[in-house]
Amino acid sequence: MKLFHARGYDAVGVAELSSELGIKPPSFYAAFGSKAGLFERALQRYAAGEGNVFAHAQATGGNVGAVLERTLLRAAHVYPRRDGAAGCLVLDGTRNSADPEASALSAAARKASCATIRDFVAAHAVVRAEEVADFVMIALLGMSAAARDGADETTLRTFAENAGRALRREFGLE
Amino acid sequence: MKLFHARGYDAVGVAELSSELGIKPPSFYAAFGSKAGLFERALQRYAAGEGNVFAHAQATGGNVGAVLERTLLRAAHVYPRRDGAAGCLVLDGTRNSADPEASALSAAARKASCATIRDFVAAHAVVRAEEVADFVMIALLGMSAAARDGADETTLRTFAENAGRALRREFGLE
DNA sequence: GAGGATGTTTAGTGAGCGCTACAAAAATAC
DNA sequence: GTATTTTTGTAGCGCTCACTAAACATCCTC
Repeated sequence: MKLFHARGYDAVGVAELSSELGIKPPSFYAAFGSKAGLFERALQRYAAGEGNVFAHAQATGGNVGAVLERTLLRAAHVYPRRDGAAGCLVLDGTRNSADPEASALSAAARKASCATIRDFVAAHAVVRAEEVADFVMIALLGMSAAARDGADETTLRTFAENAGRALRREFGLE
Repeated sequence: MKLFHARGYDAVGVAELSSELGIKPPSFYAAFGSKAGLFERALQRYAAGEGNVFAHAQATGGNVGAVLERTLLRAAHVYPRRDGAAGCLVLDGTRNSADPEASALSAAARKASCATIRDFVAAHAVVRAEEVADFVMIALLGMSAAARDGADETTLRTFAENAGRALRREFGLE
């Protein structure tokens, strides 16, 4: 997961993944079936942990605007480079990848994340839920890309604060 | 340029680039020196043309807020997939690339773009110019990534309108 | 200890990568 | 019209890719 997160799917080879796991390629394939098989499990582990910024923000409670703003602030805290891995594995792990299987897995995870946010917004009787969810998703995509380009936490937090304020004002969220 | 734009730097091979140009690899290297050499020229051509959304918006004139909002709207118009190429070549062309030379070229172009926007904002006596430029850059990064993930023009334009309004209101731009 | 199932290793598959030595061909110079 | 330079094509360099056949080691059962 760390290797995929740090360098993206295509830039990490099976030989390196195997040696990092302390095994040889045949054992790798016996355990995971394929490189994409391990990537799928890495995506699940990532989405179940610190990578899921929305779930983390939602757990703290509060109104829709507060949760969404905290989602962006949480991303600003998590996305900057740590241990060589910046941004979001789900959002940027397969960007420019030539592998259709890994790309499909990643796209499905992104779609699911966006749907989760949209449903949360819609469940709180907010009009234009789709628009709000898209705003958050595109903001997260931008923050993840910026982090991968080396943006620090301060830069991301400033953006998150501005975007969060904009969210509440533009869409009248309370 | 089209191939790099559509699939990213690493996913396009010299053999394919050569055959698309109607030449053989030795002629390719005689003309461009290396794969990164062609990429550098592709970046320049892209930045000098339709890819430079800020220059296009600036040319129409108006106050700072209007120019920046038009930059985002222009991106919403240009970024969706056309001829298989979506998003911005400068912003996403080398994402997850394993090639340090191409990554450095791309990073320099991004840095230059950000500096151009920051200087434009600062030249109009706007406080927090850096913050404004970062907001625009991260918004563009998000729109480029979203376009690469398949977002249509309507989705991007809606985001651009919201982000543009937010820009003017949050930073008091006129 | 023998036999069988399990799992790991060695060693390599064919394919593609960026890139290039070398020779054939085309263009230029005299 | 021959000689020289420049350009092009053929073929393949060493390397890495995801992936695997087959030999080897390990364990449990009897």
